[in-house]
Parts: sequence; C-alpha cells; structure tokens
Amino acid sequence: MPPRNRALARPDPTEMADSQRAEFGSRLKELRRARGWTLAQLAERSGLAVSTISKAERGLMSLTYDRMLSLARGIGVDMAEFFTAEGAVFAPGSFAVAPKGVFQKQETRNYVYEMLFPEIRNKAMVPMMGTLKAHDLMDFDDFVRHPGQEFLLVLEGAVTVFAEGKAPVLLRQGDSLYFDSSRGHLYASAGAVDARILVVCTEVEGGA
Amino acid sequence: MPPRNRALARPDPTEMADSQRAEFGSRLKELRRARGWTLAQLAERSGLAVSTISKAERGLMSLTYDRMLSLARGIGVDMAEFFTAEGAVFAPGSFAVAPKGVFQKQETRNYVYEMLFPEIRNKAMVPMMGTLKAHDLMDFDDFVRHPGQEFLLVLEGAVTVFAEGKAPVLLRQGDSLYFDSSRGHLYASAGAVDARILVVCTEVEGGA
DNA sequence: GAGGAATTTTTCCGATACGAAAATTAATTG
DNA sequence: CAATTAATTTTCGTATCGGAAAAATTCCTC
Repeated sequence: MPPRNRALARPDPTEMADSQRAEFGSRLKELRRARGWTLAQLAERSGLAVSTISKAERGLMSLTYDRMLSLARGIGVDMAEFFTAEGAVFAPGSFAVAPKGVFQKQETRNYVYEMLFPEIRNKAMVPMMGTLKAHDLMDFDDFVRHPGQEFLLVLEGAVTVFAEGKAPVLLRQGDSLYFDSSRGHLYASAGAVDARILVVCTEVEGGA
Repeated sequence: MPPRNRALARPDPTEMADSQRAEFGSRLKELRRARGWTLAQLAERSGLAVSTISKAERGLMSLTYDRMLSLARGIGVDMAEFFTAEGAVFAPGSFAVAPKGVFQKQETRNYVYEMLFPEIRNKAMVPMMGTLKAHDLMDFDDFVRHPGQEFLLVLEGAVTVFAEGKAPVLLRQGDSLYFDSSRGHLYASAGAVDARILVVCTEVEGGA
C-alpha cells in the first residue's frame, strides 16, 4: 500500500479503498466457493498463482486489471459481476455461462445433484444436473414435495420415476417429464449403473 | 485430489488481455471526454497522476483495483460502469419473436425445434428440444427477444451463442447458459455438423 | 506560419503487485 | 491422538505499476 502522507490536498487514492477492496475480495471468494473450488483449482483455471488469489480475497492486495480479467474468465463471469451489488437478484440483462463442471454440489445417499448458476439468485428457473447412483432397493428416500413445477430430462442411462398416486414410470435416455412438483416424487436409476439427469424446477419462494 | 490434467494448456494471463485492456481504456476515455475533462482535471478529481491515466486510456498499463476505484469515484460512476458495454445498439429492425401459442414443430432455415408437452397449457416453463443445422455464415437470422428468462444446455456438438452486447460465447457439450431473454440472442452450430440443444424458457405472458 | 499556452506522451525511479516455494493451518485417516 | 494429506497463508526476489517532471504534440492567437 502506498504511504498515506501526502502534502497536496487532493483526494488520496488509498483512502477508503481498503474496505472496498475487502468487499471485492469477499465477492471473489464467494464466487469461488459457490463453485466448490479451492484456491489451487481457481489458480489452474485462471492462470494466476495461488498466493495472489489468496491475498486478493483477503483484501491484502490491489489486483491489476489484467489479473482481474483472468479471474473473471477462469470463473466464467463478466467483469461486471465483481462489482454488482450483493444480494444480486436476477438483474435485467443477466447473462451467465456455466462450463461443464461448474456448479454447487450436494450429495445424498443415492443422489448427487449440482445446481447450475448458483451465483444468480431469484431465478425464475433452477436448473440442476444430477447423477442417480445405482442403488439397493433399500436405499430409497421419502417422496419430495415442493410448490411449483418440475421438468426432468434423462441425459444418460434410464430412470424410474415414482410419483404419489401414479404407477412407476420408466424413462430412457432422451425421455422427459413435466409435472406439478407438489405431488410427491422420487427418482431412481433404473439400471445397475448410474444415470445422468437434468432437472429444472421453478424457483421456490423463500427456499434455498 | 489428484493433480489436474496438465495436458490442457494453462491459460496465460497476459494472452488476449491486451485487446480487453484497450477496450477498458477506450471506455475510460469515453467517460472522461463525455464530461469535457482533460487528463489533468480527472487527475485532480481522482488523485491519480496524469501520466497514469494517459497510459491506462491507451491500454499501455494494467491498472490496479485501487486506481480503478479512484477513477470511478473521480468520474462519479460505479465500478460496473467500466465493464457494462453501453453503446451496443445494433440489429436494427429485429424484434422479439415470442413462441406464442401451442406448436409442436417449427423449422427455420437453420434451426429445428420441438416444443415438449404442447398439450400442457400455462406451464411455468417451456422446454424445447432443438437441432441447429450446420450453416453457412450467411445464414444467420436476426436476434430474438422475448420477456422472461432462458436456459440452454448443449446436448451434442458445440454451439456459438451470439448475444446482444456480448462477445460470442462458445458452448461445448454439457455447457449451459442462463440469461435474460429480453436481451437479443441467437444460436448457431459451432461446428461443421448439427448440434442438439435443450432450451427452457419461462412462459410468455399472453401466450397460449 | 511563428510564438506561446494547453494538453498529452515519454522518461525515470521508487513503490507495489505477482509468482514460486516454504511455512502454517485445516481436514482426513488409521 | 499421531500421522498424513489437503488447503491456505507467509516470505522473498523479480517484474510491473505509478507518480513527478521532462519532452513532445496539439491547439490556439495573431
């Protein structure tokens, strides 16, 4: 940081910059964490050094334009994303790219799902990529219910859909489903191997 | 975690940054000139040196976060203002083509898409399967705009996304996109072969 | 076109960002 | 809890940024 003793009575560039820089760092860390990445992983994607990102996230360093751009590209967002006010609702004109493998991950006993675009809040739709593990018949969870509507597309493998009050339905690769998600529902891989699915839900009010 | 695949070339931070930096510089100069200020006047307001601003405007230097923040304050704009492409008005004559009504299959010169679940009315989401034909570069249609939000997933092949005010984005199999569909947009197969995509839009008001 | 003032660009050197590797802390496993 | 591994932070040398002033350019006014 530059010295704070300046004779001239003009605005000091360093004044008040520290808190802003810390906020930028927090935003950067938030974007990284939302994707479940370590410093090393972001370093790999952006081409920067781990130490540089570490210092930037904690506001200990003032990144140059070039490094900020590298980070934006590594993360897959526009530069403006770093500076949009927190609480980032779905802003008019939003445009986000999710390269394969960029998501927030959740894992249950027989289901791994990864939310796409975790950084966008208040989306009208919530797209998720999921892997249904090959299962024991014992392993079923309870029906899931939530207000709204749901779309399912089978990307790989085959899926059995159990829906409350319906006979089980078998969906093969390329098949899809659209239904009221307040009806209890449950997915399972139909084969002995894992299945890959895409699920899109309507946003749940007040939900996570 | 095992070491990441080093076969993939690690991004070079300095590569391709120059043009972006030049664009930033132009934007900076544009903001200054729009106010009728000289370098010295902006230097006075921001607390930076004239030489620094001069070099930054011409893309000869990569400003640090702190100096960028000082400039934003001196000019009286938000940081994001530096990165939001503003003037980007183009495609005169293009207008929003909303998928109104219930259809099953539509075919244009280089795009075939099928609406899934046409029998369900008033869906919150409208999922569509599409095939982007390999194209001539001449074959592009106009931008499409419609109120709401849109989700795109590349199932097979690769897709180039043209969005108004954005640089073209290349999406490969498994990549996805989420954006405000009132921003003009257009998809094209990126390769010499057809591409398969899934598109989910929010329902359009007044439709069906 | 010549002089002169205003503005921009270049030069030079001290201050700071940046990356590689060491040191520390956190997480995981037996 | 010790041992091991993963993840983050700190250290330190080098490359680059950034400011003051000189040099060059552009813009007047006559």
